[in-house]
Amino acid sequence: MDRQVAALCGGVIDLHTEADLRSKLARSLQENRPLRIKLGADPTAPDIHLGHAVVLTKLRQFQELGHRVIFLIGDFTARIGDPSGKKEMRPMLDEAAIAENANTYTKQVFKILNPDQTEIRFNSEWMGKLNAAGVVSLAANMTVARMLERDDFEKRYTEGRPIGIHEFLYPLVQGYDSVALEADVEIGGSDQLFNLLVGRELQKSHGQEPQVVMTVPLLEGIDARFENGKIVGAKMSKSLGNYVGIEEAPEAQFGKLMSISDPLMWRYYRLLSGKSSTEIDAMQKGVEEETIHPMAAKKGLAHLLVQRFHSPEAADRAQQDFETRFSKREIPTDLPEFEIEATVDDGAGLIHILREAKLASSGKEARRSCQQGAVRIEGEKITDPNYVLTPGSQVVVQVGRRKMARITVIAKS
RNA sequence: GGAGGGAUUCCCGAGUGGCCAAAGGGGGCAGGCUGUAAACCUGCUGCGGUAUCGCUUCGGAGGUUCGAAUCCUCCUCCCUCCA
Repeated sequence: MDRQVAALCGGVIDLHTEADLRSKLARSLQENRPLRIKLGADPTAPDIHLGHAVVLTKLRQFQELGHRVIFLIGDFTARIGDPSGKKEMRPMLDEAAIAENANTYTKQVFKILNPDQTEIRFNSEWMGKLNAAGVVSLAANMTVARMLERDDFEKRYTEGRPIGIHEFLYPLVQGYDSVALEADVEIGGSDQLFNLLVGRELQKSHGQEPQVVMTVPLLEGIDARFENGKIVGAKMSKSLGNYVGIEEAPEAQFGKLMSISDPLMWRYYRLLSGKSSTEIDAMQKGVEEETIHPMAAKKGLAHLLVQRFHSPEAADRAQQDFETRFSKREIPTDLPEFEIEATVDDGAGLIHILREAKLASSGKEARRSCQQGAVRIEGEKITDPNYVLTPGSQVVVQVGRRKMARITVIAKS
């Protein structure tokens, strides 16, 4: 029992309350009834990445202890269109789009969760039935003072920045979901703490036992840096481009993970690897004492994660690709291939080729790269932007260390 | 409802008639060093097949002017203060 609690609380930021968790676990064991662990998800962004994986990994731990995950898709909320990020004027999604998103979403989620122990629900099921009177009586469970306890609301309030009334409604809707689902535990990112706690209150006022609330940290993106003993960086998100998607190619995932800064690696280990903290501590100590090379530790992390999202074989291949490409600086075997038609009689110019093969986004950029000595053809540095490849040439063209392609020049038609 | 402030390139932010494709910083890319880590040094960073040239860009549409990111008019959006 203590071991279970310790494992489940690893990497958790907030826990309300440990006593509740213990009594629920104890009863679950006694009655042989799995706990219902809720996770709310927004179906607007169907691509899931390592940031989402943190909370999913935690849920997976619950499943391994025999509990049941309720994966709640906030389709009702999405249909209304959360206006808080009004910069982009988020479009209201229609039912078909939501269903499709939900589909791709769940498919990805099952790379981490066990489908047999997962229930997928949609909150339109009960929210759609809640009329105006229902909403008002729901709102009656909450006071403005209580709402203003939420950090970001309080901050905005004191700074005189606007708070929409509807923003008060979202935590209530989310909390009501917990009532409808009779959740035993709800997990979310640490920014969700307030919303999750509202769930507790609403359950109490509906005569239910309040859910246990757990929050996990928001994972920093792969571009996070280490300054003054702290990891500094925005959270992982698709829009910032600092993410590793769980559906990305093994090589891409491996490469991205290898590029994270050393201190960040430990963070990823702790939040995503599923390894025990004693094991990770030992490894970290090994690196500090220089008995383990940091790069080896990082390869271990990358391999582990690629393996989880793809397969052991894919992870091996990704690692090999990484090593030939970057450690040995050899040309890997599987390169993107392009056939490029000559533009003038004696062949195709280098600038043209770089652009066609997507090795440069514009002619200007191609020229620049070339003049800076980044371009190699068959391993030989080419600094003349006017270099021409004759028809029939089959060569490997590289721009910098990362971009390369196999090019065949065909005669002008 | 009233008063005022603002919108500049990927981001922040200078620029109030020509010297502006637009300072500076961030980010990004490339080179050196290396472990595709960090730190550091250097170069580049709107587009056009090589460009003392051309084109597009300073919220949108018009206008003034030999010449507009800069001045005028209208419009859109954002913010602050008062009610």
